[in-house]
Amino acid sequence: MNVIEVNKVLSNKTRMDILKWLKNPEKEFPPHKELGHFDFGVCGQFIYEKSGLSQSTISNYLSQLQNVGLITPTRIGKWTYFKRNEEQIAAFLKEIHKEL
Amino acid sequence: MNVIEVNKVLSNKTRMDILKWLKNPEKEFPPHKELGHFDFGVCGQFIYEKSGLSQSTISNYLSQLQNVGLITPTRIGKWTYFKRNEEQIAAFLKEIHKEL
DNA sequence: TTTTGATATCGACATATTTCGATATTTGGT
DNA sequence: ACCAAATATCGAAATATGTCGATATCAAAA
Repeated sequence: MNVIEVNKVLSNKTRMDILKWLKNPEKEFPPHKELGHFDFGVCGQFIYEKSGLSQSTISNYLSQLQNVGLITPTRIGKWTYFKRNEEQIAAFLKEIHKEL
Repeated sequence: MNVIEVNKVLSNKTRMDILKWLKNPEKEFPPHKELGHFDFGVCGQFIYEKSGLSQSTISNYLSQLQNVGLITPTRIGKWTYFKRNEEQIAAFLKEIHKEL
């Protein structure tokens, strides 16, 4: 858990937005036709469509969020679902609280 | 209080270090000959000397920390002292907690 | 009032980040 | 085996950040 690295990732509005959106998938996204639930989070396609940025940019952002452990991907068939990693997010908050 | 702007400032090791150093001035810095206390924080010169970076860089960093409200400067004679703004720091932590 | 020490500002260059379009890869369906 | 949809990777251009040395400003002191 490197607070500075996480902060770097969180210092971008879109990446921050993605994390926020993933808090309330049913509110922020249409339902998953295939799965019927958001148990694994939200598929990249929906995040990309909501963002207004290019697919490659969003894919990149999702990788960055993943690299610092803030989200967890699950590939099912054609789709990759991204879910908040609440443990890591809590760990980051605790750590920045301590360091700051 | 813009969480993203603050995060940007905190995504740099030196700026983060400065904030940490200012938590314990008596531990991290030599005493202020003139003042005899750290009630207004630590003078820029000491921060610069401890950092290993150039004076202009540190002056710039201190401005950035100041611009987002994390530290408060007090000019006394030749010296400018920089002190953590605990209220703002607490407000930031609260806000990032809420947003994240 | 000239000098000196502390801090701020400026201009420049190197590196990093943002963001894209194009292309590759993966996987399900035909 | 082929095609289409979802995702990942690559290369590039524009912008931002990190960092410096030089210079300016400001305040004390000689």
